[in-house]
Formats: sequence, C-alpha cells, structure tokens
Amino acid sequence: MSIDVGARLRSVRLSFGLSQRELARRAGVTNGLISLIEQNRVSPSVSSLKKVLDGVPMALAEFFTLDLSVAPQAFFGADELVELGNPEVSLRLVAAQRAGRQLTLLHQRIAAGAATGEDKPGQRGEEAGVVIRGRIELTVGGAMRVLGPGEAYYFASHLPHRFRNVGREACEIISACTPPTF
Amino acid sequence: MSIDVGARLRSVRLSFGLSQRELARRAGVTNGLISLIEQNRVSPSVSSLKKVLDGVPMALAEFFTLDLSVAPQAFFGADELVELGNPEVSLRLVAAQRAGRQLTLLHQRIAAGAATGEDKPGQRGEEAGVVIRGRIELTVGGAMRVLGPGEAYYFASHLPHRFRNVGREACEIISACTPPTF
DNA sequence: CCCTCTCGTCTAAGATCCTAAACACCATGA
DNA sequence: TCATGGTGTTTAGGATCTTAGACGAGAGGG
Repeated sequence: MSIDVGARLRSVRLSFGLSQRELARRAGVTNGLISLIEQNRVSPSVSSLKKVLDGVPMALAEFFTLDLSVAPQAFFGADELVELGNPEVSLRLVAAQRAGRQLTLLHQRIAAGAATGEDKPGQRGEEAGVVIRGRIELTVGGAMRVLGPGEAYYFASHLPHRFRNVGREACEIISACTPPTF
Repeated sequence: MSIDVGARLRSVRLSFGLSQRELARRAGVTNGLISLIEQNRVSPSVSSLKKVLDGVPMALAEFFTLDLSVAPQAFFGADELVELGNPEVSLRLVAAQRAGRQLTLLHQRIAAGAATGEDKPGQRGEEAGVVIRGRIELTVGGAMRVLGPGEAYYFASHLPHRFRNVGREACEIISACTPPTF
C-alpha cells in the first residue's frame, strides 16, 4: 500500500486523545475494526473510513494529506525530554525540537538547598507551574511564599522572581511559560 | 455517503479519456469493478481505490479534494461562449470563467471588410487558428497570405499581425492562444 | 446481411471487510 | 485477593467487496 492508513489513523486518533472504543462509538463502528485498520490487517472501504473520520471529525482529503514524517509528536517519554539546566537545577523541556512552538513546558527538579538565579528581565510572557514533590520558596516581586505539592504559581515573566529550595529533599515542578524562551 | 466516489471516479476517468476497461487494465483490476464503483453499487476499499487511481495516476488526497460542484466544465453550448469583441470583430471565448486556465480558445467572426487592429506587442505566447468559413487576409511579420476554409495559421504572438476580411461574406475562425490574454 | 470490435452493465463465486463477542493485560480500589 | 473498568487484540461468521465471464447495445466493414 505504501499509504499506511493504519499509522495515519492511529496518529489521528491519538492526536484527538481518543481510545479505540471511544472513536468507534462516535463513528458508529466497532472497536475491533479500528484495531484491525490501525494494524493494517484490513484495508477499510472508503465508506467505513469516512464513518471513522466523521467521528473525529476529519475530511478524507485531509486524512490523506497528512504528512506523517513531520507530524507533531504528541507524546514524550521521560527520557525524551531535553535537559537544559544543570545537576542542581534541572530543566527538562517538552517538545524541544518542535518548530513553531507556542509555549514552553518544563519538568524542573531543584536539588535541596539550590536556587535559580534572578532571571534576566525584559521578558513579556507569563509563567506558571505546579509543585509535585518537595517544597519551594518562591519570591515574585516583593512577595514570598513556600509552596508544597499540589500548590501552584502564575506570574508575569517581567517581575523579578527566584526559586529556592529550602527543604531537605529535591523539589519537582511542572512549569510552563509563553512565549517560548528556549 | 455524500462523498459520491462514483461520480468522482467517472469524472476523473473521463477527464483522462479512458474507457472503464482501459483504466482497469492500467490499474490491475477488472472493468466490472470500475463499473460498480462508478454506480456507487459498492464502496471500494482504500487499497483498491488506490490501485485504480494509480492507473491514472492521481493521489488519494487529490481525488478527495476534487470539488465536483466547480468541476471544470468540459462542454459549452454556442450560447455559453463569452462575447469579448464587437459586432464587426466578434471574439467568443471558451471556458471564460475557468480559473487557472492555461490557454485561450476563441470563436472569431470577422465581418466583411472588417479588420483587427495591430495587437499590442510584448506578448510572449503563441497563437494559432483554423478558418472555418469565408476568407481572411493575414499578415504576420513581413508575410501576408489569404486563408480560406480549412486553412490555418500558427505564429508567435510577439510578431506584428493583423487580420483583414477582404471577401464579401463574414469570416469565421477558431483560434487559440497561450498564455491566456483574456 | 453477418462479423467483429468496443462500450458499459450484470451475475455467481471467491476474497476481503466488518461485527459481535471473547480474550489478555493493566490499573485502581474494596 | 478479588472485583471493576479501562486499554488493545483476536476470532468466527455474516456482510460486502472483487473477480471472471457473460450479456446487450452500438458502430463500422465486408
């Protein structure tokens, strides 16, 4: 075939965050058919492929136009994040190689006692994050607070800000900023 | 279905001037299948539709992108040609409204005694035509000749040229030029 | 007239698609 | 530990696609 309808369909389905059963329900077909198509075990009829794509929804022309080689990667394993920081303050970037990225998502790990330096000012974007492990002392403008797991922050990047791990264990944070600075 | 694969395929096949059997031979399928698909009696599998389109050839994406509602009109009644000239020198254009047209086909009618003015120079295309009725005196560069029914001409548009009807009846010519100037 | 060629259509039989249901696996939670 | 609910996969059988071949219609040519 060389078209690889299966890979295309799987790619489309995952990019919409659907399970085989959920897509099948929306499309009015069975989950087994989705599975068989994605494995290229069958070549679907145009009518059933159309039914499936209607569940997304996506037009047939768009489906066949998809360029899988440059299809945006939707999922990243832990080891696929790109390390930008140092052993003390680790910054691991999601979708680093993606062109035209609109935001930056980081998995940060700040060792006990470590701190980030004052960021250069002049950035106009915004920054936000959620602490997932440990505790972090965050200073934004004149305010300071210690955040623990489940707590979060959100501020304009131009404000002076500083992270400092005052606890005894490493602190992990998932943070996002826009526009992308990396 | 609302996609009408059958009409699309028939349209594509005819636009390539192929019979069902000829297309089937090129595609490696049977003529019966082409017939059934074109009648929408079956919805072909993607793999067999791809085989069929490979015989044209045309990509699946292009096939589904075809907009039948604006499908290029293939036939034009005499009253569907668009009049561009004047009563003395009538220029009736074929497929006037077609976007992206690559050439211009005209049905010209030049009244007895009438003549076309010297065309503006600087055109790089070519021009050709066949006289179907009456007689026309055509001057191209330094050469001149009178053409009657069945006779034809072909010259580069940048050469100075002039048509003059020296007979007593109107002269009709079918002419083409490229690139389109109208 | 027949003969031959090509056209698109139709039909029975074989190949493939599609469904319904079961399966194995992995989480989460009682 | 067992139950529950999620995932993707597999399989038998019915539905559909596809083929091979026959059919009828129309267009020349002898």
